[in-house]
Amino acid sequence: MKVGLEKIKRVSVVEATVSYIKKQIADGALKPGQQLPSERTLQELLGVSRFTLREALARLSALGIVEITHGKGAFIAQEMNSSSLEDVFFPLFANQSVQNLIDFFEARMLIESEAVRLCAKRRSRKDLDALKEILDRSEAALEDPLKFGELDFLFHNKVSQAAGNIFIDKMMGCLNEYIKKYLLMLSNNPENRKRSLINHRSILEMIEKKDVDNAGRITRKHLNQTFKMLTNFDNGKATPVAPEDLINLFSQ
Amino acid sequence: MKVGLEKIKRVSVVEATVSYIKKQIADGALKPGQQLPSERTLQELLGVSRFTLREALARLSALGIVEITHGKGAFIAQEMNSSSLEDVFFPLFANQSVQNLIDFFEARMLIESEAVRLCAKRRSRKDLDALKEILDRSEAALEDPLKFGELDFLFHNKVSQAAGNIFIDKMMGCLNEYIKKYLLMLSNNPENRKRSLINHRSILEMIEKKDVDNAGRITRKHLNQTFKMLTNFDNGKATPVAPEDLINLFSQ
DNA sequence: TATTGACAACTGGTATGATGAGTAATAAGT
DNA sequence: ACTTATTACTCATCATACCAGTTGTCAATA
Repeated sequence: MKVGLEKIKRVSVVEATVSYIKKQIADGALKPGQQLPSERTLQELLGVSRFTLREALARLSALGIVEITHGKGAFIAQEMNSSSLEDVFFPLFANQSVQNLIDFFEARMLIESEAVRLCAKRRSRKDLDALKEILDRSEAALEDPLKFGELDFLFHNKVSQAAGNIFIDKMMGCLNEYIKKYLLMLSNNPENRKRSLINHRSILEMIEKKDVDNAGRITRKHLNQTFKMLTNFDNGKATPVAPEDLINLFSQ
Repeated sequence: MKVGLEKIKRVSVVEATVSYIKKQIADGALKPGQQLPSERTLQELLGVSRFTLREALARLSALGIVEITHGKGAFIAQEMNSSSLEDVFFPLFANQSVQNLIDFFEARMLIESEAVRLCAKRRSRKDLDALKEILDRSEAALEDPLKFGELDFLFHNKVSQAAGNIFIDKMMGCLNEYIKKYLLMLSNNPENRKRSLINHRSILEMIEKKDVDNAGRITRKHLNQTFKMLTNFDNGKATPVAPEDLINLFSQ
């Protein structure tokens, strides 16, 4: 029995409240950093119960759109907080599969190699110094797996920040939590640490020379190497990644 | 008075509840698609009030980690729903600036050109047919700005899906809502529609030939052209959008 | 028998009021 | 002037009640 009737959409009060506040922000009525009226005030203002309002605020808070502090109030977020970024891809990691892992590394490589290109193009003197310092500290920490892993992570982080594109930086931020995990794993092997440092030095050299193409190329090579190492890493245990032909996906 | 004491971190009950459920999912105790116990049950199970539990669920729901249906229950999300993706970059758009806009287009160009490369490498016969059909329908809709805009959007969407990388696809998903808006804006100009169709045909040709490098190159050129048109950097030519309007593009 | 429709038993959604707890400005005391 | 206690805000949590959507049961009816 097909009738031309559309399904009636029920918009919950909470949803409507969320949309309303978002619209206020988008329209500029509420500016970043600005404090929202108190819950009791808003509740009355919008004509909803406090429970409803709190749920709406909880949602907005979860999305990183507003920041709530006990005793102070609710504020429009001025910049994205990384805590919410971690959760962006959480559902994808909930169902772990080989394909997911491969996709993850591939995505990371694509974005980061582009980030390096931008970094090479735009890096300031200050960025360069910061990167150099990280590598120097890495060299000093060659025998300290944990510290080296942290610095390795920091290097990649700094590069994507120095790329000077807030979206690229935030996208890398979405992947960061998981990247960190793998880097710390890898840095347990002294060979990996040595090779990683060498690769980073090459990359930095290209960034210093502002050699965009080579910076990107070497980065891809480096990440490709990293991925291969990771797949061979814990061959004592059952490794989540197996076939070599899949690994070669990263070959250009 | 510096003492070696760390600040005591008080984790709110809500936060703890969120973390607990997330951990259950990450550990595999809760699998995607599975139904959570009812609110009343969970409330007692975790020893928190229903208010608190609901706030936790609201957060998880906002992040797209669980899906809640009135009268049925709460379920672990099986895949990421795009609705939550739209909000990822919302805070960035709240702070409207020219630099933000430029960064947005740049990021989109980088990711999409890589997506096109992957698409050219891996596209199936079915993908190719789907893309062809979209372009044929575009040609038929050359005089219908709204419809053409939708199809334009669809083309880019299908390409990033055919790239066969779930992360790339989802990242594009984060930007999609905003891309759509400006595509609809551009398609008001008949010149743009014509040029867009020609560019898409070239891109599709490269995808069909599996010419990875040229597919990426042409895409960049195409997107660059589009961006210039929008920002009126293309001096002399008529621009469909004033810069002020462009910034306001994201406010609705 | 097969369909219908009222109903009960779930589920989440909303409302209210009371109380706990953090923050910051102010008043009181030294 | 400095410190401390008060106070008046804020959000955080809890308990209870009731509204509303979904689903299956089962008796009444055609």
